[in-house]
Amino acid sequence: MKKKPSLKDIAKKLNVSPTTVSFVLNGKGREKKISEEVIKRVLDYSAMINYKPNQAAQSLRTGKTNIIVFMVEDISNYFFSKIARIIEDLAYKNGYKVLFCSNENDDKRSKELLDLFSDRQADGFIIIPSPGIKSYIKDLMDRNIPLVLFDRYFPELDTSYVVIDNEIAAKNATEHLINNGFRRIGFVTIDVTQNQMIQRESGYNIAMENAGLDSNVLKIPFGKINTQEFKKSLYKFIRGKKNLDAVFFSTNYLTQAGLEVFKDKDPKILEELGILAFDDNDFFKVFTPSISTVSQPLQEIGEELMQIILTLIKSDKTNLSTRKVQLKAELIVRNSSKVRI
Amino acid sequence: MKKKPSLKDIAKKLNVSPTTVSFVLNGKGREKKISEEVIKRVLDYSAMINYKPNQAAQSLRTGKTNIIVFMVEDISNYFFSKIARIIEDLAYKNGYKVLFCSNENDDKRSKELLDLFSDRQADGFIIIPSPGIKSYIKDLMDRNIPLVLFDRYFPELDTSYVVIDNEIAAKNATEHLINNGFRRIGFVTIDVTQNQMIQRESGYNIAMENAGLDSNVLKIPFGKINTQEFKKSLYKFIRGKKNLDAVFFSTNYLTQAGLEVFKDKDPKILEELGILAFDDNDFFKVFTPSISTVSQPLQEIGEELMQIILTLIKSDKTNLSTRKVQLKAELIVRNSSKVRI
DNA sequence: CTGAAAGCGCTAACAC
DNA sequence: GTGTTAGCGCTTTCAG
Repeated sequence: MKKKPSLKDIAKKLNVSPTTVSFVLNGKGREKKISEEVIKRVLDYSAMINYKPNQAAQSLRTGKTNIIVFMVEDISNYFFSKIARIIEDLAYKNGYKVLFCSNENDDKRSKELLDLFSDRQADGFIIIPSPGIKSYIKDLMDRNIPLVLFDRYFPELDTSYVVIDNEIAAKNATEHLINNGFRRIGFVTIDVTQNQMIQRESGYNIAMENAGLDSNVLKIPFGKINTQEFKKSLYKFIRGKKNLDAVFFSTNYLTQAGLEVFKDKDPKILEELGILAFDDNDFFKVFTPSISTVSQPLQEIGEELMQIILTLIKSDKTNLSTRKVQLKAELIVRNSSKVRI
Repeated sequence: MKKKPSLKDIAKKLNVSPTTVSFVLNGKGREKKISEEVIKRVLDYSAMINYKPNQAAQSLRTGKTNIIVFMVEDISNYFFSKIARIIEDLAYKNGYKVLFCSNENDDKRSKELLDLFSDRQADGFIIIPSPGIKSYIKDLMDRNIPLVLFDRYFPELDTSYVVIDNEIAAKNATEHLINNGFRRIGFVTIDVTQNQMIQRESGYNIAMENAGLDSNVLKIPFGKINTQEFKKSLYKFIRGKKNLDAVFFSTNYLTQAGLEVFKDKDPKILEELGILAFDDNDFFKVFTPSISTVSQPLQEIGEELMQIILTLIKSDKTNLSTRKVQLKAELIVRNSSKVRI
């Protein structure tokens, strides 16, 4: 096992100085007026021995790592893993690698993770913030660390972010149900104060109110999804005295959990109940009935995120300007929300 | 923005040498017989200023990065993202971070990615190899880089790996179909020479042969999934002159694509046809009919992978012994494979 | 018990 | 045009 060649080795071999080699390898040959002949020799030789600079040394020297941290609730969730895939492509294309981590929407975990990277271990952060890490995010900002939030953000904080028009999307979706004849529409959401959830609920409430209908909201604690308790309360919510005729789930994992409950407890519900989901999932279109959904523009979100983070990384660290992007979600109408007779 | 404190700063502040600080911070205080009092002062002060060592410097010095590369076909695929989530947890618990990348089962991409990390940029590699990177993997091994393959491996190469008993699992699953009265059973797979696919096909063939039945295999080129061409040929495969009564898909994305075709073209097929999938997916249990499947033990796979890679990383680099693990897959019987009347 | 000092591999100001 | 050199922040040998 031969030792890895270093820049110095190349210099020695070629009888030039390390500086020269460094300049050439960093494409500053012309600029520094190194002779064409030397440039060629250095390039050829480096290619021949398949020279790769030592990243650690480079990082130590330049303070850059070419690593972007991608922090989401759960990398194995459909929505997040799809975005991850898009981010990854763009990152590698731009010479960056992606470290991922799942914070489980938990503040303690988020803090630990951010702590872990809190030095110059990553050039930039793409983050889905858990509810209570505002001060941590602020801290990162104060230290001029490139960072962009997505899916949700802290209105009080001047960060860059990429989100969708949750309120409008939820309102439109609810109106779609109303237009299709549903009246006793329930809204099932997570019991958190995060702004994207608030907005979705608000959109639903506005649409209901505009139509002169009563709102029916069921809030599930984040940790209670997929528990027996959840199943019971969801069933009671639907088939209780309100006897709902449609339900709007505020996330795809709630939808999934909900569909499992219906399937399990009372499959007939699926034929009668209007169902609408927030966030698409591959299986919604093959489910029976196929599930109508508010779909986020994944590709666009990924591209905006990368563009923002790359701009921040490349810009002068001392005056980062923030960029706030709100994209439009799309209502995909399938069978679960069609007019019933 | 105050500058980040370095180890030297601490030393200066406390009037001790950097060495002492380094020893204490690395838990070698006792061992090096540093006085309790100094230890306490160093620890307290470091904690107070929230000192974080510079990773780049540490890496440069020690040659360790505390990074594990996790390379799969596609991080947004259900199976891979679930494993990723498990790996992630174990990695962070052990002080490692995870860099992920998707090779799309493409050799060129795999090579580029491995090249990118080919130096000491990662302490270890967890890899789903694309078909033609055997020589690259061999190269990593020759350089004594900790590495473990999973899902598939190269029998000719003495690498560590974690796989499941594909042949047995496929055989059992096929026998289950046969026992439930299906006779004209088709096998839909990807047209590759990777050993896990070969084994699954072989398991199917063995079961069919044992039962005195004819094999019917449809091979789809990897890139053709979800094309119009695929839909046609799948439909023809099922409803052609063979008029199959059951179908066994060799991966979850094939199953998904297949179900979409049936749903689209001829939903009645779903009521008649026996269906079996390889690799579970959350939606199989809520699909109508619920899909029987060969399920891989995700948690166990993740744990084995991490245990192996950590052992390799920690062991003496000069004599890495390999560990080959074959886990048992589980047949989950649902409605799609039940006895028909 | 603690400190001095070398050096990991690279970059870039400065010298010639 | 090219070379010398001083670190980046840390670990660790060796000296005392």
